[in-house]
Amino acid sequence: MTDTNSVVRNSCSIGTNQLDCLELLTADEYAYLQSKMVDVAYQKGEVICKQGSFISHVMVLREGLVKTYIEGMGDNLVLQIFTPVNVIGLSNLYEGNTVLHHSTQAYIDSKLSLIEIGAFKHLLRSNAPFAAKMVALLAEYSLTINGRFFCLTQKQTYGRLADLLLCLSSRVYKNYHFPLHLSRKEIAELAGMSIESIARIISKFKSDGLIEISCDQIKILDPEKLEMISRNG
Amino acid sequence: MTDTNSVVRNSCSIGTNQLDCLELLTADEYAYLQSKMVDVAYQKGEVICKQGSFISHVMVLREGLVKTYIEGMGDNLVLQIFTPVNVIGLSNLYEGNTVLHHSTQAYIDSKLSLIEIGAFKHLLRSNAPFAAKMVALLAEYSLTINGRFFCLTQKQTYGRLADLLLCLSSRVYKNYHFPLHLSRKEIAELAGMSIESIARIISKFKSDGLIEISCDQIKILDPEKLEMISRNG
DNA sequence: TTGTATCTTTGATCTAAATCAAATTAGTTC
DNA sequence: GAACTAATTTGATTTAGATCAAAGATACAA
Repeated sequence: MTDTNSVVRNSCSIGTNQLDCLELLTADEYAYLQSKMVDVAYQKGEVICKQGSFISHVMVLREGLVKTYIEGMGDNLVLQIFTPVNVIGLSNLYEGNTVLHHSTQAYIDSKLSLIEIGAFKHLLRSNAPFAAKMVALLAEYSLTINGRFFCLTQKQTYGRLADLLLCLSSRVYKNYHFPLHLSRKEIAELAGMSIESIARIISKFKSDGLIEISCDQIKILDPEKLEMISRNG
Repeated sequence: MTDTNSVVRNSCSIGTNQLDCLELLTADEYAYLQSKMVDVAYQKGEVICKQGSFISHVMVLREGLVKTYIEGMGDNLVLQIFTPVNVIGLSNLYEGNTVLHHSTQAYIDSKLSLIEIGAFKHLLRSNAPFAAKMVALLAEYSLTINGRFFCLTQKQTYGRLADLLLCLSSRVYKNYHFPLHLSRKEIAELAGMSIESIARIISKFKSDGLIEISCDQIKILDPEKLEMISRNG
């Protein structure tokens, strides 16, 4: 129950699933997959694929940190953050769709394996356990996005930022002390508010002794208090 | 491209997919499914299943109109509206999950087929085309929810309501003239704003000649103008 | 009918957070 | 190093939309 709530309320939208789907492939299928897959390295800030372009592959994040986001006229809406090892692009695989509905960008230097879309769909249609695993993955992603949806629409600024910090700590870096790879602009985009609001709230959190920031490192000092702030909106 | 944008910007989050997945089952599988499926009728307003309870089935909406929503402390967040024929509950099928992460409720009298969860998972793991179809369905649902996410977080009230009206018209009732099954409260919940704001904006739309309301029927008079309002926020 | 309760509309006020503006700080380039 | 640009912080102002409050509608039971 506690778990339900924390997941539901979480803003961070990170797939936690460790990808073990390749074990579900036969030797032949695995060889086939290998022949249809290439590894590519992207630099911090690089756009990996662009909303509106044709779908050419499904991706596996091997190293790094990336986001998927919808590009609006003004602001972008971050859908999900991905940490290794996760599959990116499953949500484009609906029938009749040929174009990407969101962009993908690297927060930090990242390595991805690109799987040719036809090959991926072929495996999906021929290997039921593999396909079932993809259903499970997609379901998990849905849950995390729904949690983020809830957070951004129902909580106010302090709660959203508290939530984001906790999420980065627990789900991305798995440590109360972690490097701040994200700029204020990126944090603002993630938390769905203005850069100025981020600066203000961070200042408040610092002066209240909830967090500490020094040389691009952030330290969560009082997770319980932050958790409370996140819960109460 | 136009399609991309309209989908991306749409608030309504309705799966448009006509369910033809049963054709993907063998005769044996179909018989098996039948033995594990029951039909149940729900009345307007009835809660079909409740967030936090154990997952016991996947559902197929046969007739009616239902919503899935996350229950918060105060407000609810509507995730999706479903029209017949669509599968409901796929997003709970991730590994290790045993409880529902959202509730389901009937907007109007509705009929659903409940498929025992174990049976559904069994089919998923044994029939690859069927599982691939479920991946496609989940992907489509993701897309619609992302569109709604975008709409509720990036547009302001006039745009959100314009969007919702267009969506009800084009995707639910498939007519510019349709019955208003939803109360102001339900519209407010869907559009993510207060009941008073809904009343005010509806009045404005009426006086501007964009819509007409009489005896629980609503008529879209100027879809182009509404479309413009939806686009511009 | 009348009374009661619920839903909807309209107006007045309030507030969270955006925007605007200016000052500081950090990072780069020459 | 200085000079310049970009990022961040802090304060002042504005605003979209919520909340509060009250008046009409609508529905329904006795």
